[in-house]
Amino acid sequence: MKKVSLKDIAKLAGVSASTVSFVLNGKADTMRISKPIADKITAIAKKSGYHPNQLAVSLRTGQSKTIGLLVEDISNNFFAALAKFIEDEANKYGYKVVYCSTENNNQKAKALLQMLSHQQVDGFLITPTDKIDKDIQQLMDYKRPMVLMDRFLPSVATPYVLVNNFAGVETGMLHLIERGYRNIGFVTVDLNMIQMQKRDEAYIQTIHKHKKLIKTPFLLRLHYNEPTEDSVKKISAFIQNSALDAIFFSTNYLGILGLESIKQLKLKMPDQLAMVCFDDHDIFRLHTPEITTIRQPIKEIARSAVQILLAQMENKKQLFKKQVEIMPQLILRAST
Amino acid sequence: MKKVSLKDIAKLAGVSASTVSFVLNGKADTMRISKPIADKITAIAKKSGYHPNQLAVSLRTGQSKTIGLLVEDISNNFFAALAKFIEDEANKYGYKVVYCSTENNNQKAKALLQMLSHQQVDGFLITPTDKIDKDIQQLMDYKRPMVLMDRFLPSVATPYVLVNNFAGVETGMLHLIERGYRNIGFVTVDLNMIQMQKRDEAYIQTIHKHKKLIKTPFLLRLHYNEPTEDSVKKISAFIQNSALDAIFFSTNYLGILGLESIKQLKLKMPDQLAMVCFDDHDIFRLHTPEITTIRQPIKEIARSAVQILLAQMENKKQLFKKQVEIMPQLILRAST
DNA sequence: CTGAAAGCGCTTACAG
DNA sequence: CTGAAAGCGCTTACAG
Repeated sequence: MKKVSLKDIAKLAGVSASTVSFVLNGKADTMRISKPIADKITAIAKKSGYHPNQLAVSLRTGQSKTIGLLVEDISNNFFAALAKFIEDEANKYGYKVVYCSTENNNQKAKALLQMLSHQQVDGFLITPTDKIDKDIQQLMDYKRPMVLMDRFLPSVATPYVLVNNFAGVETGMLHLIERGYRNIGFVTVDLNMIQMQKRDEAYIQTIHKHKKLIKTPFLLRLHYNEPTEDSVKKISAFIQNSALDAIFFSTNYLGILGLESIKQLKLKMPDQLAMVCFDDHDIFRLHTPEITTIRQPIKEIARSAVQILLAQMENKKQLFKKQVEIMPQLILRAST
Repeated sequence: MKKVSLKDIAKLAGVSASTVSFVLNGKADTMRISKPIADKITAIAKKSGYHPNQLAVSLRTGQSKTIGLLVEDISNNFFAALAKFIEDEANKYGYKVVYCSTENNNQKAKALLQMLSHQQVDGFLITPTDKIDKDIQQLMDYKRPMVLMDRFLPSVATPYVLVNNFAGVETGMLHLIERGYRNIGFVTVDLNMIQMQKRDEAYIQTIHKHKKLIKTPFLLRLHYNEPTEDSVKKISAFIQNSALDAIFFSTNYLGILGLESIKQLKLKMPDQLAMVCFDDHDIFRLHTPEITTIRQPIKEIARSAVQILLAQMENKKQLFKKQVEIMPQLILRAST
């Protein structure tokens, strides 16, 4: 009564397991199963509430129809949205998605990669941590389908999909310069990852290109895991000591911390301080004043990553080394 | 080279598959495998990077060591935090967690329940939708380990863990009344779920108990899936038409919409309007002024739910009908 | 002290 | 037109 198996159906219908399998997998025609038998089997299966045990199917076919998704932090808006879009897209092709958060912790990321691998996922979608290159390289060696997202590892040639980080910061900076801001600070984080390096680089280079207008860069680099109050204090000090008239945050959670600092300093935006943040967020839209941001086209990133992964899974021999960069978008709001 | 199986190890070590299995599962002693053989097997397994295929283990043992988690919406802060705590707690006991969002859509919830079931999860943690009682009843009939969370179904006797919704709203209301507010509006949603009904009830009853001070309740019930701009407009009209001096939102996303309305109306909190919201959220902490909320003890809910589920899984015959209610907490901030 | 065998629930060549 | 058999990768009584 509890769990009905293929065998049970076979017994009830008075046929062999193979016949049941063929019928239930829509191969009745190719296998030339007679209509009456096929119908009988279908009816019995339906009535008894039979559903194949996916574990057994996966073991037998060697395909779990599951994609393993490793994001930095699923409770972060950006990654939550990314995961959602990926799931929708994967579902279209009959794939399930299992997702996990690395929290930028190498040990955790490695363990999760192992776990997904033991669970026999068919492919990986990964936002890598900085020291995970060995593991990624190994996946590549084993020809396991995989696409990196949001960032990539310069030391390993893999397919990836990410936003053009350089262009994003550049666009935001040019906007600030155009509006007449001259003391523009940049707050970033000491994550040794390519996407952050590109953002930092874009800031420095843009300042440099406009050295006639802008004397000097002001860069504050916070620690990834430091207590939030410490970061808030450092940002406050940074704003005051450098007499900033504008501030650029390199990622959404930094921007949210920045709002705390700005609030504590009782600075009026944009009059006393302008602000731009990389990555959009509900908080920025709801804030008074609303905050100008650089928005990543999350849906496009998701779609693109899934497509490349599926292409790999279908054609294992020739792993696509496809590397995609998508342009972000400046969302103009009241803070600049 | 790619995937090493138990058999491969057995061949390499020159022993049988059973011996390898015993050693690798720490049963070398009970099975009296000789030390040298055991060591040899361990060494070979390590060197060749062997890891058991979890699909096969699950199929054979009948346990997937996986818990299926069905939440309303993983991109909602509350559920994201809940999922995170549940995962941490489950991991302690060697369980993985697969999570999915119902988005309060019955069809989707049913399909996901099916999917999890076919995937052979060992137990279910569920935030039910309103018309899913049949499916839940079926799980109960089949004695599948299960705990409902956040809400329960009055028509099905199941174990559950949730916050005392009545007490939460009552506490918030008493706080508002104490502070001298007399025209207190309540914004809720037409989800036909018990947790919302309790919150509504608490509002009405508290008003009723204080009828000497408060003339009449003002209740606005929004549609769950209506466009956000419509909701925002309705809330604005509600505030103005009823000349409210305080407003209570029955859940976090309504509160966030409310912030939009209040912003558009340019009302100063708490002078022109006080606000309380059920469920805490970063946005409320970062808002100017900060918003008073009723916070659910999410970690406790998670811990408790996992504990009850594990108890069920270990003792299938006697399903615990445990029903737990936890008290929420009033977080006083500047909006009241 | 160790191995052969059965079986978890499926799918899929192969045979007739 | 349908069935018997092998096998996916494991675990676990059973036997010796």
